[in-house]
Amino acid sequence: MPGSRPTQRQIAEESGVSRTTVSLVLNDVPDTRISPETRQRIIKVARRLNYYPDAAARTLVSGRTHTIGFVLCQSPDRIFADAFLPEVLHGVGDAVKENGLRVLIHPVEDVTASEAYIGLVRAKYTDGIILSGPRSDDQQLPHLKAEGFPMVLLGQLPDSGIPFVDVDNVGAAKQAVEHLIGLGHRRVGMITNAPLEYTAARDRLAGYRQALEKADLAFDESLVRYGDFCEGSGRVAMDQLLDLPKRPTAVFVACDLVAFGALEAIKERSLTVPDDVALVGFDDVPLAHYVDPPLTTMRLPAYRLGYRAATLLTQLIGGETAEEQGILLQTELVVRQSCGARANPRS
Amino acid sequence: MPGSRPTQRQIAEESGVSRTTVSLVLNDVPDTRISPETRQRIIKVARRLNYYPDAAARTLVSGRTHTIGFVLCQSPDRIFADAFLPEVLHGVGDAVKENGLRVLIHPVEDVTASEAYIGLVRAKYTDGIILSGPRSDDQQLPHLKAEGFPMVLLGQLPDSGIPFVDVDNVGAAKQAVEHLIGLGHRRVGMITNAPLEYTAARDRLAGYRQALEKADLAFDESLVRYGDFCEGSGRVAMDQLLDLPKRPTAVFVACDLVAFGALEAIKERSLTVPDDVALVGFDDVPLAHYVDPPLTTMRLPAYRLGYRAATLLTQLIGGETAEEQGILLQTELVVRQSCGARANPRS
DNA sequence: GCGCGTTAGTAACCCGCGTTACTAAATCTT
DNA sequence: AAGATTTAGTAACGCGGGTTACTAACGCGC
Repeated sequence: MPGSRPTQRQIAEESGVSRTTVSLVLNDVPDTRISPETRQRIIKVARRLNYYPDAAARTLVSGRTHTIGFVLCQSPDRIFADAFLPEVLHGVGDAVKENGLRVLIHPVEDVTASEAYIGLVRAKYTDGIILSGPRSDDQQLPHLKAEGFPMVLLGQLPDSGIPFVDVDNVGAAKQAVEHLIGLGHRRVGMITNAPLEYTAARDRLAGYRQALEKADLAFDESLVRYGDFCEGSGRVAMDQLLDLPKRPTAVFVACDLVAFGALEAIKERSLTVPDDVALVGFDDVPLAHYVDPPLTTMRLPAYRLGYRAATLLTQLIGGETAEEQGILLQTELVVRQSCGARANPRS
Repeated sequence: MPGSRPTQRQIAEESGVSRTTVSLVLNDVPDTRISPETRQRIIKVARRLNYYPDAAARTLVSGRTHTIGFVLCQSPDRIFADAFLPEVLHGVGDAVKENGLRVLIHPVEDVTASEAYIGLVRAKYTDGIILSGPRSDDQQLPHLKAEGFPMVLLGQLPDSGIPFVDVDNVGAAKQAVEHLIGLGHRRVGMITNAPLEYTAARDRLAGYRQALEKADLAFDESLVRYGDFCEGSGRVAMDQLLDLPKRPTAVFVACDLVAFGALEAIKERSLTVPDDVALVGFDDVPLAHYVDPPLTTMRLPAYRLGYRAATLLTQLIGGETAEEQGILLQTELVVRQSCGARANPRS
């Protein structure tokens, strides 16, 4: 009754059976002949003592930790990543809860450090990990993959061969631009979310081109500028676009934060959105709804990203080999006022 | 060399000593006579095999998990809580990293559920927990406290006797209101962040009254309205204040989100901020910087909250009894434009 | 040559639990 | 009534590693 936690041994003593029997009963081991009375007696005692099996002991013998690691790589767009972290985490949390797992969260400031997160798996703290914001200069990743350690990337690493969950950047960008084209725009510019070293940036640019192509609009390189995650870059980029002899009537900005900068650049010239320049962003950060005018944008399915990553990882841990190489999640176009379409009344 | 992790036994065999010796050497046990040569030999082998001690085995024998739980209670102001979660988490992460610990994150949808998070401690998954957003109807909390399980609250639970880390709400509110009074306002209203059942709401109101008192201004009940975390409530509350025969010239809104609603209510009447009504918010959510005009607000030390909570918990786990009942952290007034003071140029 | 202290290392137990192989008693067959 | 089968349960091992008590070998003084 005092502070020390009860063990199977104590239950065994109090109910007058062997510890083995206790284990068999409490784990409901099939094909085991234990009389119903004994069974009930043991269960009663266990309940009375408030018994919980010791996680460490279980892990030791079973080899499974029932824990997954969530490795949080510091990305350059940290403000952005942070905005979605809670949602993603909720998704992960719900998914693992369904499977009786736990989540060990592990922020990593420098992925290239040799001890960044490998201890999590080497010391067998976790059965598998979700790597959020993977980077190609991560030295440990190839080793882990080679060892067959269960991993899922949140984001992509081209040609890594590691299962991933990500947003369908190409499709999303295409949809965004199609929306603008559908509103009648023929001169549609783009500001990327980041330099083209980033896969996501390349993909969104590709989506932009696909949309143009589909509408038989020529791709004009001068209409494309490059952001780098932050507001300031959007301001600069938009200024350049507005300085063009024939400025675009609409711009797809592949990142909300960058779009905010672009928005201010437009306002500073006393031009209006969407009449002079229509805008569509990307991410749907909470702010997007509040700026003036409210930003039309592609919503990132943050919760689903977390949820799917966790369920996929659970499958991998369970030994199922992923048939699909990765999962691309659909985004949702949130129509507000910056694009010039009649705003969705309930948004 | 294959997939299976090396154990002390393997190291022992490869270096021709007993497993005990390996353990002694690798743990640097003092007062142990092992020749330097043997010592080096063992270390070499361990390194070559890429040995990591098994976390579960260690936990089993030592009784310590080297893991703390971060229990995330779903609060009604979830949007708000979420906005700070990443920062808090980074603080926690940095603190535990310094102590070689890990963080198990555990979102809980219903704190009143009997199995909400007690398994985390009962099954000895963790050495201690940080409880974020504790609630007084939490049934498990008293039991855990009675058992002396190491816990730290992020937020307060009056009279619970559980160590906590929180914002100095009284002082912060006082400072905010003093700022407005300092700008010459004599009719200063307040909109609370939440109903007064919430400690934080009561404390901020108390700070408001203290500031008035100190400036010899009478407390006028009609100038106080009640928000409930969300924008809409701020809009309603501000509307009421503006309908007053003698409306306030400045309002302290004890929650940024609520302040946004208040801001819109003001704008809708074609009044301007700060000229007609000066505004100071509370929290400094990322948005505060972007609204028009940018909101002057009290910045919550999110990172520090997490950091201090984790270090305090570490101390408790280490057996130190906290001399202080709790820690109240200072906030910082971020002066932007909504208050009418000359804006801090670098903000 | 014998006792004594030191050096270098080891055998054995324990942590709490899962699992397999085995046993003692009861019941069923023929 | 003797063997075969079932029933109800147990002893014993192992997971990987921390820890304590003990031993074998060596050097030393007398």
